[in-house]
Amino acid sequence: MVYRTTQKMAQRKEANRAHLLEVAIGLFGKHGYHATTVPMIVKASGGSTGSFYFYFRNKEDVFAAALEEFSERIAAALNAAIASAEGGLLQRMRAAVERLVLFMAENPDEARILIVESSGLSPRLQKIRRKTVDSHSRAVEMALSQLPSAHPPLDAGLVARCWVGSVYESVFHWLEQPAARRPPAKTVARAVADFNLRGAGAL
Amino acid sequence: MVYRTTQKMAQRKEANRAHLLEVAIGLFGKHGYHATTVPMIVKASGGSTGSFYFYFRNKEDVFAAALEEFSERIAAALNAAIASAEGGLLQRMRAAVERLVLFMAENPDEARILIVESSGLSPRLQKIRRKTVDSHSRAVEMALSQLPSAHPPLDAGLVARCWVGSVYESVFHWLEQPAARRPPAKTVARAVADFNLRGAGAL
Amino acid sequence: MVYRTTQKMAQRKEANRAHLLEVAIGLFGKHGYHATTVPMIVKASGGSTGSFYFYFRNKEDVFAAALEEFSERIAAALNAAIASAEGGLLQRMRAAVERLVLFMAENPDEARILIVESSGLSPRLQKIRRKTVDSHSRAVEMALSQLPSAHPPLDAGLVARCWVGSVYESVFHWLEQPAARRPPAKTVARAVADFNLRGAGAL
Amino acid sequence: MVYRTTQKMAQRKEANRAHLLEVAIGLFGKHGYHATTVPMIVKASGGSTGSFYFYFRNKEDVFAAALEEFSERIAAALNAAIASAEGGLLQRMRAAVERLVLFMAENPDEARILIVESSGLSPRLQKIRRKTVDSHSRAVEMALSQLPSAHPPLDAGLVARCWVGSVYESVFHWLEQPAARRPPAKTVARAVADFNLRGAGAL
DNA sequence: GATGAATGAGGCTTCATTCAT
DNA sequence: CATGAATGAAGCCTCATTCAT
Repeated sequence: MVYRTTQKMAQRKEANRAHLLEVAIGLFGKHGYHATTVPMIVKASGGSTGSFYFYFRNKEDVFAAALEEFSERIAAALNAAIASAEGGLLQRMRAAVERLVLFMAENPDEARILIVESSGLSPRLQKIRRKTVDSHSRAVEMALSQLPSAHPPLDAGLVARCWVGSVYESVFHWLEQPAARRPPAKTVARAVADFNLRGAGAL
Repeated sequence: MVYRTTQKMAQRKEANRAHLLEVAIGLFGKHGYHATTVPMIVKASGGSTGSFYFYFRNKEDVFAAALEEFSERIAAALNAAIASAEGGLLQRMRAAVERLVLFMAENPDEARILIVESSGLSPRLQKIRRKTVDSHSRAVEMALSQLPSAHPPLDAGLVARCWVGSVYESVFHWLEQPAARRPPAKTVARAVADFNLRGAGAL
Repeated sequence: MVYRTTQKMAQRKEANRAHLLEVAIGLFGKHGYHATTVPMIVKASGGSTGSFYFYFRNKEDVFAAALEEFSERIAAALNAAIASAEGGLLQRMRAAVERLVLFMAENPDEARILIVESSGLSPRLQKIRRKTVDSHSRAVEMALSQLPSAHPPLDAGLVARCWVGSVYESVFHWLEQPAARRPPAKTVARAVADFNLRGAGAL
Repeated sequence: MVYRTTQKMAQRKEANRAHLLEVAIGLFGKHGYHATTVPMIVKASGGSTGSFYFYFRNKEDVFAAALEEFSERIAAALNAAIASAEGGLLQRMRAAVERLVLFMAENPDEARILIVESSGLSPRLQKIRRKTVDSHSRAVEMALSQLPSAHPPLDAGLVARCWVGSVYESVFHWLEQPAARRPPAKTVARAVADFNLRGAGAL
């Protein structure tokens, strides 16, 4: 019998893959990369081992997919936030920081994956993480270069790094607290934005 | 004649433990917690499996020891730097940041262990990391509380978190670059200090 | 088309498990619990380590399975023997003892596991052993309670314990002798039954 | 310097060995052979590893010593009980059984070692255990041979085996119960003696 | 004689991945 | 395409025993 790839099949395949990915993200977010096993993902997804390896080359692959997908979604959210921000460069920068913080707060599993779990892994995974972080960093860098600063010229790269670091650590700390004791994400977002804009000499 | 543990033996024992720990730190720093195996440490140390487990309860234990030792050394360095800083609060704060950055730059393996590797680990390890990070954070918080800020009252806790995050990420990024292309640590230290002091409204 | 677990596969699986169990029983019977290692079982079974742990949670688990399975088989054999015994209570009691002895003689590995190897083990294993021994003991106790004894009232529980002990030790001793020098199991069975019935005041 | 073995030293050595042995018996009795480690014994004894291996060739050796020492003590107790028993053969037999049960009840650690822990061990240990059990068995056998039985001739060996088995299992069961719920050892001893004498046709 | 640090073989177990059905 | 049984490399750790001091 010959199988022809119908459109329906393709859709179904995509749906299965997406389901698997979603389940995996949840587990990776909750338990971390190493403590999450393929059998765990398989079981939680309701599928079979074979199925898993049909949709993903290996365990690293799902993690990479999760990371990349999150990376894209976050980039999109940032762009949207920046584009729709009213006002000048300053407002756009603020909008970017706040959106970044909020987006992570809204997607805690993915945020944990990016911030906490994706360090210290294989070179390939490191690269993906770096790509994401760098893109955040470069966005800041670019904005800074357009900013007529009153201060002595800053190393924009370093400032961008500080900026990203402060966002990540704030979110990390926020995530670490029990949900009940967390301050509103919005408050955090604003404070972090203040800190960074001031640090960059933009306020 | 009574046989007792000689002083020489005790010294030797301590030296062996220290050697093992040092080797382990190097490997953890280079490969990360999970990719570093007990056999690797044993082989690199020139000792035997049994010897390893004579000095440490298990793999987690060496990592914890590394983390704690570094934590103490860094605290000592910070205190010394702060104490010997000339000038007012501002100078002391700057001295603290710069020393932190420099100390990490001087101890790249330990820094990697603290910043990168100690995140998604067991509760016990998490606790040690948190203790260290919190102590950094609280030091900043305390200084901020003494600062007569011109700005609207800041959430000192959050600012401290941003502060620590920017230091860690900067160092992390600095460590990630090939040694040849790294800017002088001193430069980085100063820039990070500038960013943070300004962010905290101290400049 | 939907793929489901075929009946054939299920049968195969069961057969594999049974094979593994059988091999393990042989080794446990010959070398005892501690001297039997998982690698030994794996090698003797022709399978792989992973396969072993697919069928059993751990080493203790196979032993427990062996113990339980034997316990059930022996109970079934006893019940059958008692049910098919012609005559009164006395005949049924005698049938039970004799069947117990014979069944053990016919299954020397399992008997060794129950009598010799299952003693100083983990609480879980102890519990299984106790359950089995107690069931033998209680069967005797129950029979005794129906026996209009001419003797002063006996502590039925203790008598039952003696009864079981004499059966086990007899079988143990019988098993310890080289097969060539063993008396016919039937003879032993009858002698043990005589002893116990007399001891219990039933003869 | 030349060391001469003084009498005092010999005494001291003997005392050390005895202390070690006593400690070991307690641990073997409580945890069993395999769960008792040499480090445990060493620590509990307050001595050093080297010391342990000076007094005993290896772990098996202490266990063997414990078994043998108990074997001798039990034999002595039995002989004394038999010798001092008033009355005829019957009384002496009864005295023997009761003393055996009581002696075990008074030395629960040793009893556990003999009954529970010494099965399924190395050939050497098996041999020691067998020697002890056989001696009990032969004592019974001998007595039986002098007994003008009214019953058809019994296989004295087998009866002896039953006899021993019933004693061991009774004591084992008695030891297994929490001390609070145990019946008086004397009661058990009498009941077991009754059972065995009756079983052997002596009552 | 005493001490305790050192050894290393080997046990148990996990889990990413493959492949026959 | 789906399933889940099978694989085996490799990790962590224990513990009986030795030997330098």
